[in-house]
Order: sequence, then C-alpha cells, then structure tokens
Amino acid sequence: MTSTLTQLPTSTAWLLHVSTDIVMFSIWHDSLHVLLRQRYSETSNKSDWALPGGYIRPTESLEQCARRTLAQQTGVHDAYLEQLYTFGRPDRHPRSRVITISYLALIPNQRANDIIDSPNIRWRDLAGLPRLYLDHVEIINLARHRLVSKLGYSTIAFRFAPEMFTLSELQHIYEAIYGEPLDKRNFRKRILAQENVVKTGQYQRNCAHRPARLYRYVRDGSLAPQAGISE
Amino acid sequence: MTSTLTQLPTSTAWLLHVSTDIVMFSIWHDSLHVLLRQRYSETSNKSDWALPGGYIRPTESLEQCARRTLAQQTGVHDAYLEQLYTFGRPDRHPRSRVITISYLALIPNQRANDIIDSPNIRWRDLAGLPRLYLDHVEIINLARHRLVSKLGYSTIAFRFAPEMFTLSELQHIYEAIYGEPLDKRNFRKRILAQENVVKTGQYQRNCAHRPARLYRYVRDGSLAPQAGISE
DNA sequence: TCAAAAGTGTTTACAATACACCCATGA
DNA sequence: TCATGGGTGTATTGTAAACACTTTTGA
Repeated sequence: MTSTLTQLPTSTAWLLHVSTDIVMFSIWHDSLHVLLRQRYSETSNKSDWALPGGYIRPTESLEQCARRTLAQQTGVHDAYLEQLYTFGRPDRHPRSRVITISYLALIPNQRANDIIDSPNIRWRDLAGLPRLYLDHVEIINLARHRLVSKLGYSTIAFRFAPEMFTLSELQHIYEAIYGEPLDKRNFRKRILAQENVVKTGQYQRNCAHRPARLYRYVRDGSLAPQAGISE
Repeated sequence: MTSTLTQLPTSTAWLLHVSTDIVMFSIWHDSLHVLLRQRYSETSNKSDWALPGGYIRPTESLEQCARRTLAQQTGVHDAYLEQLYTFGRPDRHPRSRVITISYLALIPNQRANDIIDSPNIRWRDLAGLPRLYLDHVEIINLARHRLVSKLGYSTIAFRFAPEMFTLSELQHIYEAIYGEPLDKRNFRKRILAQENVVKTGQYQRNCAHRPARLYRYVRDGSLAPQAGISE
C-alpha cells in the first residue's frame, strides 16, 4: 500500500467487490467430485452451476468469509481450508469488478453424505462438469492441479480419510486423485514409513473377507498450521 | 460469488480497498536482499519501510497492478512476477479495510544495480530488516519460504541469473538462498542433467584464474507459463 | 611460480520400483 | 469351500551424497 486512507487518491473511490469461492472436493465411487450450487441467472433463463462462495463482510477475514459462505450454502462448518489463488481480471464478471480469493476445502469422504442434497447443491464428478459460472472451471482446474501435486509431498490426503481408516481406503483416495492404480505393497511401505500413521489395534467388522487393521493419523501438535498457508 | 451486482445486499456497499505488494528479491554479496521503500507516516514522525505496491485501478488486472506500481516506484519494468498469497485480516490496516495480494518478483542480480538508488528505495539484507509497515514482515517471510521450496523442484533460480552465466555463479545463487554451501561436483552434475542448460561455447574473460564456461538456460517455448501460476 | 577458481569420476547409501502368494472372514 | 479383499518380502534400479586432485589463467 502506498499510504494510509487519508492519502488515497480520489480515483480509488470506485466500486469494487471482493468475494471468496470454495472448491470443496470429496471422493465418491472412486472418483473426485466437487460441490457445486445452481445459480439462476436473472437475465437469461439459463442456469449455471457455480462454486459455493460469496462477498466478504467488513469485519471478517478472508478465511472466515470462506467458512461462513460455505456453511450457509452447504451446511459444512468444519472443512479443512487452504487459500489457493486470487483471480482478479477486470472483465471476469460482466457487470462489476469482482476480485475473488479461491479456497480449497476438504472433508472426509463419508461426511459428504451429510451434505443437504437439495437440487441446488450437488456433488459433481470432475469428469463431466456442467457449464460453469464465470471462470469457475479455471478455479477448479487449479485446485485439482494443486491437490495432485500436494499429494506427493504433504499429508493432505488424510483430510479425505475418517478418524480411523484402513490402508486400502487410503490407497483408494490416492488412486482417485491421481486417476491411476498404485502398487499395494509399495504404497503400504511408504505410508507406514511415516511415523504419524499408527495402528489403533482395532479392526474392520462384518466384512466378507479378512478384516483390515484400522489406522489413525496423528498430527504432531508441535507447530499448528498457520491459517491456510501450510500443509 | 452469490450473484450479479443487482442482487447485492446493500450491506456490501462499504468501503474496501485492494492493493498489491511486491516482494522483489535479488542477491547481493552472497546474501538475499529485498527491495524496500521508505514511508513517512503523517501521524507520527516515525518512518517505516514498506514493500513496493499500491492500490488497484478499475481496469487493470492484479498482475498489471503489481507491475505498474513496481515500475512507478522502482523503475523495474520487466521483472518475473508470481502471485504469492492474499492477506486480508480486517484489522491489518489501522484506518480502513485493505486486502492485499502479494507478489514475488525476481530480477537478475546485476540488474539490481540499475535500480535508482534514492534514499527512499533501498535493497535491504534479509538478515537485519528494519521495522516494517503493517504485516510486511510476514509477507516477506512467506516469500522467502516459497522461494526456498521452489528452488528444489522448479527452475526459478535461473531468474536470478543473467542471459549467460557460469555454473559457479549459479551455485552462488543457490547457496545464498539456502544459506548453506553445496558440493560443487554434485551441483554441476544435477544442473547439467537438465537438458535446458546448454553450453554457449563462450568463456569468461579477464579473470585471474582459469576462465569458466558460459551457459545459457533455454526455456522450451512449448507451453508458456500461465500468468503468475506456474513455474 | 603462485594464487584462485574451474573442472572432473567413483564409490556408497538410500529410495523407488517391480513383482506373487498365503490369510482370515462371511456367505 | 468359495469368493473377497487383507496382508507380507526381496531383488533391482535409479538417484543423491560424500569426497580430492589436476587445469588454466593473470599477476
């Protein structure tokens, strides 16, 4: 910033809006899905699908805005959130200047069921997205790209898993995101080499095959992740 | 976004400012420096050092804003730019709501000399920064962190190097950013394994030792980097 | 001939890959 | 007893790390 408010050139007193848009992913039937909401255009009678999100309020932070709009529109209060990228092309919105800060949101797969399944809110498979509002395809593509690359060097995959999970469940998560199968033995070796993946001592129940061990991921409480930056 | 402008609740018609702040790095005497400008506060007579940057205009994109303010304040027109992170805590500015999109900027080290060396614009060593405006320390720390990690998997280091460079010059760049020495033979092996680093056939001149080969980095023109996202 | 940086290979340790069979359970 | 997914180890390959001496130039 150049200076404090009093020094602002008057030319900056123009209308500008800031929003957040949230790309929430979850895995359904072994493929990556994104949560979309339907928007009815008031001009044409076409409808678009859009990312959850909305305009920022005077006293909330960017992340709070993302959390609030996500909760209002989808009922999800406790997703993992991480800032993605800020889109600000002057012509990205047809009628006004809207700058949007995009967020990546993740919830455990089984939680995806809890989301109110109204006709206006739907999980959509990334293969075969409908026509999307504004530049929301671009935002989703960036989010998927980021997710894929973070899978390799971070522990972000555990955000898709429940409290206790089997190694096969975890492997399915990786496979759904990468879109290709992984070797079972090498996968297990690699995961178990991380010392924060620990046996719970419990096992699956009522499966028509040998019951799998349940594991837990323990985030070491040492350094709490800074809002949205880390992982 | 929830909707188009006409549907905006009136409560969003409040004053909000958007700026960009640029963290421009360069290497001086084997250590990483950042370009700062001096700000005189109109309230107290203390002065702060701040990142270059400024408020966005109605018709420019975020990156154009970063480029324009950087050029106005420092004379640098052609830096490499990459979006970093958006800071938007409601209390980050004392008098108004200012959301800022931070950018990482890099120029070849020798270009750093060209920058107008006014008392108001100075390269400052990252070890030993002065008191900084608002949350600009935080922005700089994030930028350095990002730079260090990208050094490992990207080709961003070549942004510090001139058109033609010796492998030792390149190694000094890496060492300055990591803050630790590297093994010469392993370094050269690793760099030369990348096929975009090619011999020019030319050599250093007038050095009091064996003249070093000059190399060039060739960006393969196949896919041009998408504005600010890639690398 | 000296100082100063350029240039060059090999050995070792570790990480990633490929690959196939037996086990425990419910039906 | 059968179908289903759970669970396990080794050999190989490729990649990263450690490490010391010779070469070329200007002074």
